Amino acid sequence: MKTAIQQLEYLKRGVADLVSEKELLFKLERSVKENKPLRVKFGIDPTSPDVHLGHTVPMHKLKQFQELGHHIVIIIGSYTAMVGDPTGKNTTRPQLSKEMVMENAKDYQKKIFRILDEKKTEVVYNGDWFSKFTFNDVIKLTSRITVASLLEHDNFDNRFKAGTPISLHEFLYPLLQGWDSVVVKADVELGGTDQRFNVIVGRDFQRESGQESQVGLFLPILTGLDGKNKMGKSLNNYIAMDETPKEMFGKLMSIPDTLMTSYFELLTGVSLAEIKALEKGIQDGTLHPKEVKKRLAREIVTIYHDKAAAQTAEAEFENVFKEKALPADIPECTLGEDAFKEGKIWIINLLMLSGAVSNKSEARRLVDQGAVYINDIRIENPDTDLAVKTGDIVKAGKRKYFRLKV
RNA sequence: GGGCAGGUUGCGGAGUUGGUCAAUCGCAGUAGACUGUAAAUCUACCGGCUGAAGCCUUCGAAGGUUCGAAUCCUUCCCUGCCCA
Repeated sequence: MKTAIQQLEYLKRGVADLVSEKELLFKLERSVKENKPLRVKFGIDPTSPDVHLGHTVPMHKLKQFQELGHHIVIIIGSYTAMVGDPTGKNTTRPQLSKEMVMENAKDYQKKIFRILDEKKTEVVYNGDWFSKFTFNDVIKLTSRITVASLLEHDNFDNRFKAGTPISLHEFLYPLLQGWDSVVVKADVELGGTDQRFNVIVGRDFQRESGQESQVGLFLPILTGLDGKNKMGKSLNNYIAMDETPKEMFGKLMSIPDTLMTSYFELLTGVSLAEIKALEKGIQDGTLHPKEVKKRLAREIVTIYHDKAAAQTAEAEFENVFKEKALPADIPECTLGEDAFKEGKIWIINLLMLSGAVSNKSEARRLVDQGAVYINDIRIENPDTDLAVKTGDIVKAGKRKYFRLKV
């Protein structure tokens, strides 16, 4: 077993903020001395069925806790999801139905356990206790926090100042999350840096309830593929956990260079020393950034698939983008008789039928802009009729390919 | 409950002396060039139909006034601010 100091060092990797380091060390020391694992809380809002790499950042951290022998408590926010976390939102979130939430939750769990050890993880639903809350309990809970402190919260403050609406129930969110900590007697709560306020409310609640306050361990918010915004579904700058190796690899190769270090640190198990070495290699020119990025893509694909899949994806990537060869798995597009007129098909219709575009205006645009190829021959004019045959390859834009079947 | 200000194409945000508005501009997005499917830059596109002359549906909702409305009137819905 590692000493408390060693554990602390290990756990500090990639951490953006720790409230407080001293308290964590204290808890770790006691844990070692009494041979009693820490209870590490992590809350998940099953608001959407898509789990992307941004969600996995805390999971990797939980795994590290798990490796050190600590006890993980995952709280599925079956109740809080219905409230909707206002954090980072400039508008009120839609409230989800219970059925939706439960369905998402199931899916979520499956994905979590691709990283965490299921046997060593406790999963609870906060609906279990909140559904039994009486209005009286609500009043008691809400009396523990002041309006001023809520309004200090950046997200509310910004919205308040900007004059955008804030519904009362949104104020409840931090209180619910905080109360969760009391219920599960958390020693540590993980979260993104945007969770700071909510976690601190938990600390206050615990103290007031006569418990020792949890330590807040905050991880950076993973930047999305665009290199600017938080990874998320709404901006479509994410990589989902269940994407194919090929998709994952490709998307990772398209991230801005500036993101590489943080992705290595937050999404892979590559040691800090090695990450530093890679960085240095890029700086002094001994390593090409592209090679380093490939390494990153391999590492990540390996986590969610396996080594062989990562290799295949890489080979495929090189093949398609370096050698300009065709991808291995091109979706097939079957054309019926009625698609043809006098043995020919209008290019615009072809693009529509293949599903490359959703309307004809878009199809015209693509052709006009020189993005459309049939068998490596660029189609310049949207007015083109083609006599195509089975096996012909249609390319629309950078990554849409179709193999025709007549 | 009262007073005031607003709701415009993904977002931000012009446009309200009625026609020249499918609607300025910025961001995002798509495509092309350049590259390492990086960044930066340049260019084009960016409601839909139309094998492009034209047409159709859009400016919170529903009505109305007009030859004609995002722009005027009425009612309703929604939001913020101020006052109670």
